[in-house]
Amino acid sequence: MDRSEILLSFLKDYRDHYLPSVSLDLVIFGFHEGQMKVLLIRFKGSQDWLLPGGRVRKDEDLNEAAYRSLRERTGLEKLFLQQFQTFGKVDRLTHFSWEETLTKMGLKEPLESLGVDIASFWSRDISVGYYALVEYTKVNPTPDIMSDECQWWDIDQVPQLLFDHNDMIRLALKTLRRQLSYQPIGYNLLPEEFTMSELQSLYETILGRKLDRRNFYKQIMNYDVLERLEKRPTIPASKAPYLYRFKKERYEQLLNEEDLSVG
Amino acid sequence: MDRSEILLSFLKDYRDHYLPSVSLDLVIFGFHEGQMKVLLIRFKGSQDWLLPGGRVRKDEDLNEAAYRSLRERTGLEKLFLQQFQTFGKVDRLTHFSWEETLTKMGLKEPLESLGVDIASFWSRDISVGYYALVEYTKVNPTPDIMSDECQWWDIDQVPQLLFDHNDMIRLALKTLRRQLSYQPIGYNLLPEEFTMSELQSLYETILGRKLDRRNFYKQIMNYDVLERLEKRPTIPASKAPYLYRFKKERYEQLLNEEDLSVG
DNA sequence: CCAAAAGTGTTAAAGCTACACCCATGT
DNA sequence: ACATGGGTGTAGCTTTAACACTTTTGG
Repeated sequence: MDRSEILLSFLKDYRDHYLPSVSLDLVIFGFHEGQMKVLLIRFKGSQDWLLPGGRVRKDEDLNEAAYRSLRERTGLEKLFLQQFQTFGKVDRLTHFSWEETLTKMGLKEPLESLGVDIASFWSRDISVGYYALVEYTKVNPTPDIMSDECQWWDIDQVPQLLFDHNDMIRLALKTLRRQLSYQPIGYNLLPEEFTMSELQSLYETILGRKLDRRNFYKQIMNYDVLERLEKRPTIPASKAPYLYRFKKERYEQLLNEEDLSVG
Repeated sequence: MDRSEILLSFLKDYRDHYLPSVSLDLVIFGFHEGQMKVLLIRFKGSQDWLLPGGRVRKDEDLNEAAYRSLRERTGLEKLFLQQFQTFGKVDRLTHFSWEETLTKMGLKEPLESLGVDIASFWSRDISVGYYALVEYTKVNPTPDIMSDECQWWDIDQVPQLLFDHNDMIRLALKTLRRQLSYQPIGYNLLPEEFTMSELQSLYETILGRKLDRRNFYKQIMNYDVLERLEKRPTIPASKAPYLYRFKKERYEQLLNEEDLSVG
């Protein structure tokens, strides 16, 4: 199969098996060395970056599509994933053209000659925004068919992105920070067992500010969501800290109390 | 034009001018005599109730579509309207059939004979949920083309609804209550000028619990969003209360601080 | 003069913030 | 011994909750 045939079958697959008019975008947050990162892709044959996204199969739940897309970009399963807003401005994809995109993807002949009338199944997209929290070191960033590169960016060095994607990141971060105040977070971001300062550092990174060690300890223990273990790993030049782990049932309970999302 | 022709043009209009796969549902809250109400419609030729909804024109912003749908059901403009969640389970419309629905709407011949292949432009819908707050007495409930009746229901007497619409109401109410704690609400729900107890009663209705009169007064005045007028209407058998009104600029400011929705 | 609603201030409890001292370990 | 990171408690402050008496008005 030459490149155009592959594209043709890709387009037909889209038309036949995916919902038209609906897409989704992922704001994937990671944490590394005290820095908050976000995963971006570089658009095929271009210097422009944007958020990874996906589409919804006709036989697939919306949330499931988001999990699948996340898996495809990161190689990870069962992550913290949360819908935060649906974007639907008419002009949100200004400058996007299928024709041009397909050319960059390797289309040689004009589109009509392939016998696919794109306008008939694509007008414009409503996009459902999700944000995810992932463990940076476990991620294997993988470009999709429409991108050349997939990599982490420091959250405060994200360039001007295509479309409305800078807005999406801003709103995702804001929603995440608010959510942090009434939900426990960390289950999929930390190893099974972790120290209090690892957890605190995660919170500090998300919130973008320092927290008082003692107050943090009291608050988090008040949630009754952590279990302290007897193990105390030795750490160079310091007292051996306790390890903690999440009480699974309590953690789930807190999540569910605050979220009757039906995706 | 006979009924079938009207339906045909309705369907063709949907196919040609509206986004496929995307719909929206409205949880319209009203307040009357200390009761919280929600506006429901009765499905064509059926005893089943559900939320009013709408679709998005190809040339229309998502939020604009929601405003338009709200206007069509209530006759009101410029209302408080807020997106709260997008619903996308594959089976969320169980038992819904276009064929059946169109028959109830007056279709006489089988669908194929109309020359419209519904399956080609409709598979299933993702639905964007919005909630609205409206002034009960100003609303003129108007059924849409797919419903026989449109009327208010007490929030705690809502029957089993079609689809996932009971979930939607629950989640809308929960989101609204949370929002109340960091945003002023009332601008489109109360007359231009109102008394403190009217405002308090609105809050109590939304929250579903009584508030302390003195504490409420202090908190609301701390927002610095109300302006006290000199007028004091006389009320039967009681001391004349002050009238208040919202400071428009401050009210808008508080709304915008907390909402960078890009809909 | 009595019932009904409205105006207002004080006190207690809870939650959050700030802050300091001691302990274990490796160099 | 000392530098580094970890464990823990207390005091002040701010925010929220509880609560009661007085005023006006119509009947």
